[in-house]
Amino acid sequence: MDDEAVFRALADGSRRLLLDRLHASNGQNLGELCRGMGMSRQAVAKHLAILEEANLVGVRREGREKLHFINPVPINDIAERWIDKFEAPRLAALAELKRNPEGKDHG
Amino acid sequence: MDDEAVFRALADGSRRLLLDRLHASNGQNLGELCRGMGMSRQAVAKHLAILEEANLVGVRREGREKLHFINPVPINDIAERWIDKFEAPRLAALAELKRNPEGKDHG
DNA sequence: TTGAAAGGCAATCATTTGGTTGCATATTTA
DNA sequence: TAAATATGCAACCAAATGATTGCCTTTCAA
Repeated sequence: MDDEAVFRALADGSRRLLLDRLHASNGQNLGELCRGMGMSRQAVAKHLAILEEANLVGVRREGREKLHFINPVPINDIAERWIDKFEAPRLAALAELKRNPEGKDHG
Repeated sequence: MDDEAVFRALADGSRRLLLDRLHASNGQNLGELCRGMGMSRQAVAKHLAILEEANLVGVRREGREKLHFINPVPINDIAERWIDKFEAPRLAALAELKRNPEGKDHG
């Protein structure tokens, strides 16, 4: 619903990297997500909090660990409500091409 | 190519509104785009400059006017290289549903 | 050739942002 | 229980951001 939060969350490269890493391996805890980020644990925690607030990441407390899970819904929503608005025809054509490269069910 | 610039450009609501307005009516000059934005001409010009730098807007000088045109390519690129990465299966399913609600061409 | 219209440039300013450090809390585990 | 692990909270700071104001240039029309 809140485009603003999602767009702002996606505006930062570190946060997009965090989403990438969660996409590669979902359910990581804060410590794991910190590795290789080149910044303090608190900085990473802040980025994750912003992703959480935008509902791009969900969390589950597991003992002393906080596990992070990617949530693709907001990105999808933006794709549908925002990107399709500008390029629906082209996207549809592309999707169809991928789905059915030979066009067998046309005509 | 430069995701960073595009994401940052899209992060601001005023800039998204400008894109909306260009989508509704392409080729507007600065003065037209200023109307109803509730900020100074220079502020709007800065926003447009950021959109330009992200290649989301192209311009053409026409006499003393500067005409602005929306460019959907970068948004599309992001959709393909970024959003599909997270939700290719669901998007494909959705597209297919829309295209062929009854599933008539399935085995 | 003036004057008005459209836009550009640059300095300035408050707020937000991305990051840090230090300390506190909670949960395992030895 | 004590130490180590995993995270949370809060103050602080430099830099980026969004916006303003004042003045300058270019172009069109009377």
